[in-house]
Amino acid sequence: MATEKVSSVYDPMAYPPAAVTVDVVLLTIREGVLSVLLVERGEEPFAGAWALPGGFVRPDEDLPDAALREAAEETGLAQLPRHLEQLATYGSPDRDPRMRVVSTAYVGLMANLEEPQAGTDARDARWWPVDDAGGDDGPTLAFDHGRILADGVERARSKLEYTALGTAFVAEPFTISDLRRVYEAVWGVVLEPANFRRKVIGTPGLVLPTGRTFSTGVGRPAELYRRGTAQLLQPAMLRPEQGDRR
Amino acid sequence: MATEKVSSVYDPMAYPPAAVTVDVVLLTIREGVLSVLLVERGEEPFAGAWALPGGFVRPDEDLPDAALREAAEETGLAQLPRHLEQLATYGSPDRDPRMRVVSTAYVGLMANLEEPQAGTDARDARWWPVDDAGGDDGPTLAFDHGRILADGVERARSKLEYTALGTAFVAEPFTISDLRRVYEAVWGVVLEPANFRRKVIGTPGLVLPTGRTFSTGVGRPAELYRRGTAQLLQPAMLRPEQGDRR
DNA sequence: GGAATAGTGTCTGTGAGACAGTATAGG
DNA sequence: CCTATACTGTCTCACAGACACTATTCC
Repeated sequence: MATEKVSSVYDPMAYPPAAVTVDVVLLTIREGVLSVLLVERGEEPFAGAWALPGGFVRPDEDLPDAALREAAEETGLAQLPRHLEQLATYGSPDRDPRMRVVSTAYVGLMANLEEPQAGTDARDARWWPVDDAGGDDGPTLAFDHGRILADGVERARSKLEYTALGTAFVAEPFTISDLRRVYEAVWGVVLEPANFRRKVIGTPGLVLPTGRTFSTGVGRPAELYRRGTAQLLQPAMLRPEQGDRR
Repeated sequence: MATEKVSSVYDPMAYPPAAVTVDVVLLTIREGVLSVLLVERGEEPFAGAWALPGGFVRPDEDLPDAALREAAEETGLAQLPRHLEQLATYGSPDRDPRMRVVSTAYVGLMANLEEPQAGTDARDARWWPVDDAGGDDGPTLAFDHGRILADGVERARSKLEYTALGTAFVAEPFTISDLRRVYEAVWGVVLEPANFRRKVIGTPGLVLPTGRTFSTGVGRPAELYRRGTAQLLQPAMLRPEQGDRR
């Protein structure tokens, strides 16, 4: 770590302290669209803009715990993200106009099970399609949250390639087509159902058959699966070259 | 970022400030062995143990700048790392016994061009084989630097698979065999020279021929190359399954 | 020539993509 | 029957790995 720096070891306050915060890029898929949870800011700076849920890390709190706590507090979600991982830390001196704020961002993935509610401080909270965020018809993002969101989405996209995290976006039980639509939504592409199925079924431990089937009312009923224990896809399932980034 | 949290917005000092530091996992290859730059601690805690170079982030300093500055100051290296990227942030409340320290780690890659010197505060600095660090015949690592080092090495290993970063470890001009020995050192495996060469030459823009050759005195002289402009390997060059992690 | 290292040719197996064909449901 | 969705069969191409072979140097 740190802390060498000569005499400063015994006088850390000689360095103006920075605020340490966490922000969470919480992703889900709603109606086939990759969406992110944002909260509306009620105060300056960026009053009226939308922001990633986040806040100060408490004195004896670990960073992932802070991320989970802030996401829950500010959004009213009862469900925990199925997956949470550290994304990156953003610490430009001027990223918050008020003071030096160093923020560690996390990416959370969850199935779309519930609607967010305004958090403890009563601001609005809702899901936004990630492709709208920062656009003309979508929310304006506060601070450098546009950059953080873009990094988080790219992390999710790349993680789907070589891990089993696609299953974090679906509720059990699910069909292979459900899972395929996850990949299509996150990557913004259309996949061959036949090849996708072969890949998923052929990866040991990725999905477990339940023996049950489910019919949407039209077409042949699909077999239902649960998440398996596999963590990695080997070999990876690479996204087609040009995912239609907005 | 952050900063919501009600009244705390206007009273950030209500949260005991954390020290924000950077640490650098600076990697190179010395005599065919992947090695990391460590500095010896002269003070408690962990006096006599070895640590990653690092230190406090200055008030108006960006995080990558702080990482570069600390690496240079503490090691006396004149050469900048050829590549520097953020690794992760470590913020367990008890990772430093003295106070809350949140440290953002960077990974730097460089060709082995010079020896480190003791830094501005006169402690020792040297390269250590990464497989020795934390072992019986190697240095004891301070704080959670063993974990950070392991994460940094894994980052380097995986980045070699799908980026052109292997070339960051060699000085120009270099031979294909030089580059192959980089991969063998980082991954801890032996690669087929024929297949490696085909992969490297067949990746557009990875290496540029110089037209010159170089002889070690025995065997056919090898053609010399410079780094190209390619950033990604596509398709990736996957490491053989069992890199001999120590 | 022999040894050593650099570089080429070529075969084989795996797996992704394309797409035709079959299965099972509701109109 | 038709349509729609789920699932299977199969062909082809790209490419990684294995390994035999050729090239060029020093002794």
